Amino acid sequence: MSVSGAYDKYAFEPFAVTVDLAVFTVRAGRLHVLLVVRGQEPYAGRWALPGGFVLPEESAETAAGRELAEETGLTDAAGLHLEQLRTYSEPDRDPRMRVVSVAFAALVPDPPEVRGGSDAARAAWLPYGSAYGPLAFDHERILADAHDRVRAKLEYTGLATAFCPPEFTLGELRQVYETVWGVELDPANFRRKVLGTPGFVAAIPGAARLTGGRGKPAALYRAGGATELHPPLLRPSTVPSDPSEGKTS
Amino acid sequence: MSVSGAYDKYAFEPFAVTVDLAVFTVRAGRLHVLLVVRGQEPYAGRWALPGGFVLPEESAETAAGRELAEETGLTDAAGLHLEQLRTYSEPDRDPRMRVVSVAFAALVPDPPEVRGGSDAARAAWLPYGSAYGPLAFDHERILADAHDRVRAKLEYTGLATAFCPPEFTLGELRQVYETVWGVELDPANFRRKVLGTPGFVAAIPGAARLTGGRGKPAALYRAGGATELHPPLLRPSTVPSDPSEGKTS
DNA sequence: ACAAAAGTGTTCTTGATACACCCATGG
DNA sequence: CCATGGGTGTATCAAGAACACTTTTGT
Repeated sequence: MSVSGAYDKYAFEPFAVTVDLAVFTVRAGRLHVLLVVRGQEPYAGRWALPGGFVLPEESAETAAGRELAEETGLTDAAGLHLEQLRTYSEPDRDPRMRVVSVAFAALVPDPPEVRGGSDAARAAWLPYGSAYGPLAFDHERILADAHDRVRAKLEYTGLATAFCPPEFTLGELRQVYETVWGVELDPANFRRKVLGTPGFVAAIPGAARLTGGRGKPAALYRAGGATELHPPLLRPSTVPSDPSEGKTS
Repeated sequence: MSVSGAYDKYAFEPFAVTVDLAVFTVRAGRLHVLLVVRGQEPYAGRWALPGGFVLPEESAETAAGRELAEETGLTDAAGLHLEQLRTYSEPDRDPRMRVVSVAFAALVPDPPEVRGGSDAARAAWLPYGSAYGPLAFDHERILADAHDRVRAKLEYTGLATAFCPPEFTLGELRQVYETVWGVELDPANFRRKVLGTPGFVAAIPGAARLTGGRGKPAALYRAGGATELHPPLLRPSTVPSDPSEGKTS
């Protein structure tokens, strides 16, 4: 920011600043993403990430929260997690003009019904990786980056609770990990690991709930305050000789 | 980015987009930051992070690389590491106009002399945390965020090699960790950990060098290709009952 | 009675830690 | 010959993986 010399507001080609949101949820054992259908050119009719302009008096964070509320009806109060991913600024990423986009990753509990509000004519939860075709703009890459980030963050933060309702069972929490990572975890060891990590979850005394209809009722927990997990909950099968592992640069 | 309706380039107040760089190096067993003195108001005479405008045909990454080269003379070829940190977009962060800044963290090998080129009238390497007073704008926070990021990334990436010259000894690499983390590591165990992590470093056969003048000459290594470390090199003394630990949200 | 999921206990193996010890070099 | 840093070996301990087993529900 060492501004050199003049700072005429209109000295440079104006930049538009937008936010793009990769909103994830876990539904029916699959990871889902919130996508909208574009109404105009370019990329009319294609799926895209929800988002919109940052208004003159907003920060990118405020704009992202506003857009998320407009699309899903979720306010910040719910166990919602909204986190800046990175900024995409290639000069030609929007054919119309210079648009710099601050991307966010959001995690929401289970499936709140989509309110097709404001901007989004049609919005839908689609299974991640399903046949929604190539996304508009560079949203394909943004979504992939967000997916990588979420997978990695489950390891060393208590983020997984953001996918769960306010009160959840350890089985539900485990299913979040299994769904996002695509692996199976030992219920016994998972339980010990979670309960042994201070601040990850907090027991609700006396509460219990049936999960799948069958089986013993499970105790209920709330999200603990901890943001970082010490020690981390590492995902297994990270065999060094596995070439199918994605790298986040 | 679901642009609704019209997209007149001048429909909104123009945003200026800049990059700010937190450039770190390890010199004489201390972590140093590259800072510049501001020449004009606001914050004239105060230390600030190097940076500047993103030009119309540049991405933020390109602009950051250009600014870094202008300040330090370091080109991308060297073992340099440049990584996007996050974007700061509070409406009032610059009193003159709406400026959105994409912040980067950069790690450079040892101390290349500062070339006071272009923008930066005076630039200097200062020990991190030394008495450079409050930085201009919100750079204090950006620098703190960058510091957190670097400390965390040493754990699970091979990033530490970016602080080292192309050929380095394991003692030098260990000193990077000790300096950035502010701890002492057991040389024997550090060695085994590093060599046992595939792709972290690659031995240079037959090469050896004296380090501190004294002692046995040490074998030389190059940075391996690995970006992620499996398993991670966790920093010690992460006692759960330690309240002085910084949290990165 | 059986299936399914929660929850507890136990063994085995792996990795981290601590520290003793030898090697090579400069003063 | 001593101080210093590189490098190897090894005993000890804590954490993770695998799996047997009990408990409580629905069908």
